[in-house]
Amino acid sequence: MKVSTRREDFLQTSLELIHEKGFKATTMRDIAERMGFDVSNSYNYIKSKQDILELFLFRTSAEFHNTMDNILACSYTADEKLKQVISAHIQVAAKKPFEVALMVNEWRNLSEPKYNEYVALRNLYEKKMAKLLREGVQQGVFKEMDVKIATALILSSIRWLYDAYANTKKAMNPIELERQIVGLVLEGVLK
Amino acid sequence: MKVSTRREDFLQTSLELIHEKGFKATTMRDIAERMGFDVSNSYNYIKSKQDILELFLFRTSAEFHNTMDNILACSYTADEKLKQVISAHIQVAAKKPFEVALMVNEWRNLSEPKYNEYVALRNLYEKKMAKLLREGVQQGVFKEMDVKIATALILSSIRWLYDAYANTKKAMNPIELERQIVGLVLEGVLK
DNA sequence: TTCAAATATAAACAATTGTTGACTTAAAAT
DNA sequence: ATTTTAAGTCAACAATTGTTTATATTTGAA
Repeated sequence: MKVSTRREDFLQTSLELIHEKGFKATTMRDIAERMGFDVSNSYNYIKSKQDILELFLFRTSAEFHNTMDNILACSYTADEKLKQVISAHIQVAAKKPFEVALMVNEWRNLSEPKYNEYVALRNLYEKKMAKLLREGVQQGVFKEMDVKIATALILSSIRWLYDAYANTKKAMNPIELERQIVGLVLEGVLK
Repeated sequence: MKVSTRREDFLQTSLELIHEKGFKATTMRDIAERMGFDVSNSYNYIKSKQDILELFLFRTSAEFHNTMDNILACSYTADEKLKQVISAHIQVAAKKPFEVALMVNEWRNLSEPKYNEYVALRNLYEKKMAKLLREGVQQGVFKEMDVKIATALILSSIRWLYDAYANTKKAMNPIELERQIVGLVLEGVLK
């Protein structure tokens, strides 16, 4: 094992710095300084600044898609599937908060060939969620609703989750977090 | 009437450009070019690039706070208040989608004295929402729940709304939008 | 020991960026 | 008619930025 831990360090440092200052505001010199070496050395680990962004964005996106695909392919009922998706989101957010923060905040900074690719992946994920909801409506387990709106709302409602773990002051209990969020999404706030 | 419409034009152009490219990626030269004049002339309308950001951010924030304060001071029940808040968010998002987009996406680009000010306003707004929810729980109209989590979830769930209006392809009906979102937040997706 | 790969430095580049100062011209108010 | 104000141009600045090239040092394997 151990495949150039130096590169991993460099990428992790990049990730944390980008989370702190934003991608555009983070300079290659910032990253190098925190690593303790000169800027030019950074280019032994990465081809360009854009590549840092691409690497994390597409890797984490693939992880979300994989999980979603597995859940969709199960024989669960739609409400069970939705719970699974929420659960998975919480787990990823808890384990890789900086990667998720990057996905939420920095994807707009991709430049043109990759930007379109990424937006397509994003739309695809939205479509998968919409399919899940439509399934539930047809099964009679979800109420009649505008699936497009519900999709946007539910995905948006779990986008903040990384924040509960990226800013380490608290370290929220994932089990309780899941219980609360599932309760709110499935049954709302009314008694 | 008519108070220097030229300045308004400049600010509106800035706003749209920032929405398209992001604040950091939008240069003063970009804005000037779209206005049809030289960069230097921009500084007859604004003191600095940061000032453009501050102006919109604090102005729109104040609008949200005002509305929230008025709703909180009413004699409505908590569930009615929550509906009012959601309704207000939709109206602002429909009328000023670019301003709202700025609030959602660009507040991190504020620099230090103003950044803290803005974060404080943000936290205050969250506290006001939490108060509304706690009220509802005490009145017995909302179920028992972790108010901190519910606050984050609800606010996050309506953050995407500007997107339904900023990208003009559709121009969604605000009445139906409100019906759907209120239904989902209050009662969830289950039948 | 030798040799190649990994790790690092130093210096410089070309481009971009926010901002300023000195002037000019057009429009409005006195 | 004169003067103030609004609107605009031109040239230049200092700083920052991503990236490259050439070169040196360290390290692990042969």
